[in-house]
Amino acid sequence: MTPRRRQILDTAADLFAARGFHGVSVGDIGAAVGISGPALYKHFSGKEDILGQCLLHASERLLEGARALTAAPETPSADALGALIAFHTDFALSQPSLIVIQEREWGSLGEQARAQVRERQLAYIDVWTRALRPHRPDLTPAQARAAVQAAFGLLNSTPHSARLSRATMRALLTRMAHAALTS
Amino acid sequence: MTPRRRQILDTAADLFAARGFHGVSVGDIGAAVGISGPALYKHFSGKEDILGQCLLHASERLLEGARALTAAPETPSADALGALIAFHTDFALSQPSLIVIQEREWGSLGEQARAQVRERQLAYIDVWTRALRPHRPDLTPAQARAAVQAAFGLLNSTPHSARLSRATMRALLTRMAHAALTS
DNA sequence: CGGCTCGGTTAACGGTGGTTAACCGTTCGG
DNA sequence: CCGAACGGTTAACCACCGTTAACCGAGCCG
Repeated sequence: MTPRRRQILDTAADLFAARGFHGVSVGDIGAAVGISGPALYKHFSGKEDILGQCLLHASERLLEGARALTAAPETPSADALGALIAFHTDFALSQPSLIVIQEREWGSLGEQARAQVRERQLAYIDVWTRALRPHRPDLTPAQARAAVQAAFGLLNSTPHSARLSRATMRALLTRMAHAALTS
Repeated sequence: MTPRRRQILDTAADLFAARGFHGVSVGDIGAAVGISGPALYKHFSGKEDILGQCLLHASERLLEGARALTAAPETPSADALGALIAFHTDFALSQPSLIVIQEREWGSLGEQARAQVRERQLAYIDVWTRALRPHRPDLTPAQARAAVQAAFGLLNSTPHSARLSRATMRALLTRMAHAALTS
């Protein structure tokens, strides 16, 4: 991954998060990185490809991070859920644009890219539900999945407020998520 | 409000929620109601006006509902928060499209419409924070607002899952929101 | 009956967007 | 030294979108 590609993906993610995939033109993306429109085609096959790389990258980082956490020997399995909450909170606070586009723009993808992203998202949810099960044996699998998605909604609310310092926001969100999931 | 107008607003809200404001053409909206493209201009001044009416309608219903609840004599002020949670949950479960576009498409509006919507959204948040304060005197006003927005994220996650029956989802979300806010 | 309003239609216009083509300077390996 | 690969440029193409114009049939009021 050349630095130019990474720069394009980062700024494109910010633009997509701010104005939506269809609200951003390739000219906009090019201008934001200091080149102009068609030059992007030297790095990507098209606009949809740029979004696809953003989403594949984001979903892979989330899934890999969660798997690494739950497999780590220094994470006691009793606290896997707390580790996941902390991990996801940090991700959402440091990469709000990726969080936003991952939850609202995956429908703008072509069929095969969308399938790959969805697969990783479902696997990520699955890691969470497995970590939640010991705390909430009363929930059916479907209920556990819905609870996990509700927790994502809570943690992903960060781009909609963001008036607090990062440490304060982190403490508030982790506490609320923990309470919502384990009460 | 003629029935035709209401039909257009309802189907346009569904389309905007599914594909985004810029991802829907006026031809799409017209086709979805059985008329064709330019006929919409007999009912609205333009595409942006349609979105504006959707958002004004949604934000007004939320704010009016919340004010009616907290002012109602049959709602003990100690349980205003619970009443708001139940109200918002019902709204999100019955009008998911309005919830979605209200949280992600208000930036696509012109200046004056956006200002009106934002004003009502802020007033709605304010009703919530006032109801939250007695339960959480430890939170600063800014923290209370962030907590309320996190609760919105939790409750508004409904369009992203929706595999459960409405009653089950309702019970799950209200319990989680209550725990997240009052723990 | 006559004309106005209402709610449609199709045609056309201007602007914009994604994509391709053609071209060019720089760098770098043989 | 030469040529190929790289990463840019501008011009052009075509499709599509939002909007306006011109027209038209059905009801309805005077």
